[in-house]
Amino acid sequence: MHKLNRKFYRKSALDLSKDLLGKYLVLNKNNKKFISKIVEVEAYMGEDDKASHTYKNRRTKRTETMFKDAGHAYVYLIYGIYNCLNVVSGGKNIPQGVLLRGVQPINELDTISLNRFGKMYNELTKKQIKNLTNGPGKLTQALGITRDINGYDLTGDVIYICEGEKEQFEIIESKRIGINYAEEAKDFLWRFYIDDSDYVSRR
DNA sequence: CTCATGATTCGCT
DNA sequence: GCGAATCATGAGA
Repeated sequence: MHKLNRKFYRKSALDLSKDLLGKYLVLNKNNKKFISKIVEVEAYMGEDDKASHTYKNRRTKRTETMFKDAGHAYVYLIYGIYNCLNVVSGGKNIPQGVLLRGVQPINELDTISLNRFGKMYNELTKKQIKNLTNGPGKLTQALGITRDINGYDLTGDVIYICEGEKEQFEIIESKRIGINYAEEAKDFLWRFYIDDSDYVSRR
């Protein structure tokens, strides 16, 4: 597994989002190594994107992470309940990011199942299996990702992303979800997912 | 300090 | 399809 370097992340969120599909997210936590494949993402383009936390370069305590160099983890709390994980892109003081919306879990399936439903993987219903990690709040709950890793460097050893297998897949472009407040930006086709994946949040 | 709200999910209809 | 859960955040007084 080859860890992606800083240069990989230093591009626009639109470019990075598509490049992240099929890559492997790795999280080291509680002496476990969680590996999952990224299958659904959304691009948030910062300064000019009305849906972005950093629209007009809005710089606050929360969004400070987005202004770091590309290749950091931006984790924030949404609706008072769920954590969302983003990959900071662009570059230093270019606050763009990619929201991870869906991953396919590869290992530690029992731990993930316990985190989501309080029981082992082989006890899950088909519906529960499908709902393990097919959403931004679901995947963070499954992997145990919270704001305590906000700002972590993705070129470090706690959380990082690796090159995927050489495989062919079709990328679907669609409207981003949950941003109806964003006026014309709500219709931009800035959500991308792997067509045949079982872990896409919505079709 | 107050207050409105959200890059969601879940359960119910 | 709809509404509730639940609280940090950001804006404004």
